[in-house]
Amino acid sequence: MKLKELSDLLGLSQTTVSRALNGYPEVSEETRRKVKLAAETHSYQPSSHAKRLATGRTHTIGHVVPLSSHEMINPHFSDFIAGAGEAYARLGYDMLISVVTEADQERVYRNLASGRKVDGLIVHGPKAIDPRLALLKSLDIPFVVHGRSDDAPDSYSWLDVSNRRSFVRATQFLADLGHSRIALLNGLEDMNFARRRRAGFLDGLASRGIAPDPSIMFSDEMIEPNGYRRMQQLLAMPVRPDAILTASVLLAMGAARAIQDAGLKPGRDISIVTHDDQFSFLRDHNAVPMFTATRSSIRDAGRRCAEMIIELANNPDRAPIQELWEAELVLGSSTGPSLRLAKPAKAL
Amino acid sequence: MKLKELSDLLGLSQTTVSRALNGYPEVSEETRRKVKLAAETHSYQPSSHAKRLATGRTHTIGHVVPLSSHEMINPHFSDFIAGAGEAYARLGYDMLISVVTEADQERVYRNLASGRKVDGLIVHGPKAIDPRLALLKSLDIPFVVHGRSDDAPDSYSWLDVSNRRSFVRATQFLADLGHSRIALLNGLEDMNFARRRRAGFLDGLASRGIAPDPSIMFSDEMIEPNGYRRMQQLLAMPVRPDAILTASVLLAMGAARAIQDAGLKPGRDISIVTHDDQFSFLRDHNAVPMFTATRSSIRDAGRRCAEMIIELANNPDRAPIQELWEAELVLGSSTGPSLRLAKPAKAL
DNA sequence: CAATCAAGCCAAAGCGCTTTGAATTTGGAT
DNA sequence: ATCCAAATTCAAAGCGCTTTGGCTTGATTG
Repeated sequence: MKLKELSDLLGLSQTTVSRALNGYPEVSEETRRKVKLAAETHSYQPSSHAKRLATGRTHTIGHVVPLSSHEMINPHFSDFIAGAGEAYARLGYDMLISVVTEADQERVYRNLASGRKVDGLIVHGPKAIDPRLALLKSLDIPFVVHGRSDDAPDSYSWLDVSNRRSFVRATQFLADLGHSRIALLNGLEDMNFARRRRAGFLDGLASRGIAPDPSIMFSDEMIEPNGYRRMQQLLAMPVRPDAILTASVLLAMGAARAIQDAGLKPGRDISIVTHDDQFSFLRDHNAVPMFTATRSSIRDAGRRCAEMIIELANNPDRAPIQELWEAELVLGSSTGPSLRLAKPAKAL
Repeated sequence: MKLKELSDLLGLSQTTVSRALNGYPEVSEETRRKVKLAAETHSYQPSSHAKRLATGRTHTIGHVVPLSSHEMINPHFSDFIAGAGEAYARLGYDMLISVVTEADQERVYRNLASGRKVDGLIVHGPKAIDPRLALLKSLDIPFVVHGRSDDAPDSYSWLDVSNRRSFVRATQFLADLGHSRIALLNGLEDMNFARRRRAGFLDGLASRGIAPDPSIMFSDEMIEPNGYRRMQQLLAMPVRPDAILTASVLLAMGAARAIQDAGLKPGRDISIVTHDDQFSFLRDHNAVPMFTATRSSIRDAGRRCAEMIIELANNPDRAPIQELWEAELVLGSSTGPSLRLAKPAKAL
């Protein structure tokens, strides 16, 4: 069923039918009602391509998802998508995803932009300084960055959590429990968020008068086995750390596994604080959280980024939108006072 | 830069330029060369919408991703996408993702099909008997099911792993280690794959003369906390199981955590075998695997499903493609002989 | 009562590409 | 030189929608 057929059926012009369906005012309510009814009963569905060609709008948002060096998709991504997808569904948008290797990125961005396949883009995983942003600005297509980059952050739209501040707080929290030898398992530090977390960690140490020790600061891809391996290394050191701050629950889980394998107990022998993106597949709504964590829902971030890009796509001349979210510091069972401080009390 | 401009520039007709670029034979090699060069230098990019409108082909594959009851996206999904996305990139296709609640599914499928937004669909998470398949058949759009459903599996294309057979093998493996009280942590049993696994589990028990005990068979969403909670329940039983078979590494990790929390050790006190979809965020290429597992890469499945749907989209009259993959049984450190059999030997 | 106006509708021109059917050129074969 | 088929090229007709500009009404106004 195409527009022409429907309009013939109704004895109206295509113009009128089109206007009736798209809510234009130059149509009598009477006619509009009839048209809508007919469209419904014959389940008329306008061809999206014809519509796109005629209007130039695609009602589609693109996500370019980089494969990491290990050829993996960041697992944070599926939750981000869940949130974004929900917003798209609600607002009548489609989501186009391109999985892309580092090398292909520029080509894909250009392609999406010049082919006008999407009304806007979400940029994932910004680097410390990210050349993609300049490219996108030059391509003249609306985009929203999940995270941000250090160069000219005022000049584009982004949504980020306050990585630095939350790692300051987490570090201070550990220090205030009496821990002084605090290890860091960070994400890859070419990523903007990881740099900020490292800076926060260092600030936190400094604020408590603790000298940083590079030999217990690591930067890896945030997957479970890396947490395990690094924790094993740490445990094998002559003076092992009494606390550890990790950038992902996956790293924390790996670390916890190593701690338990060594016959120790997280929260008693070694404290763990992690950043928690609230992976839905790890989340337990009932229990006391496994880990003390700086928490910020990546799913909510996805939802909000989607809303932002749609707002921008509809108002191209709008000023950039920037949102900085604060992470909560949530207490779990993975932290406790330093054994060094109060050995006798630990008898139970 | 549009086709008209390019053809004017070259002093050729749009027809010829279009044909030259699309590899039609009615163009001299000389001309083709010139045209391609000009297209390159002026970075001509045909409008995808115009192309789609003219050809009816979208070069886009749709994935309808259901949110589970807990409003979560199955984490298996991000790896599946990684694989599929790789194939799409290679073959010049786009991936359109709709995140959808149970209630919206039919509407979304109809919408995608009748709007001709996609050339084909991938169906995720088929139920035991899945009404979506009948719908899709009636909608006359190519689709590939990841997994399969029990009704008329010959009549459509699917890619599945041999869930039943792998769970038979896993169960027999545990039984042959001397375990006789084997628990099952299955996925939700309205899903087709979970039913098959349960059937395999029961067959495996029967083949070793073990009577099934429904009180140690569970069916939950496959997330870590569920593994933890169920294992705790099992450990609290008067006669606790000596082995456990889980349907996902996430469940296995939860179970392992509960076992360790109880001061026991997986592989020594309780054996764990799990199905392993090879989540990239848990995978460790170097180490001895954490879990003994029936293993099948969900990422490879994504890649292959993408290839299949493209093949089908290009040959609409082609017979359905069906592939049944066999899972490997891979030994890890989570299994060992039953303590009941050979207590003395366990001294080390 | 003619002039004016808004409301409601329509025909036709585009959006940028592919493809059909016809026209032109080329290159032997006669 | 002449003719015919093959090789190239082209003009124009879609693809299915939106949107511009104009045309009819019937009501309102001076």
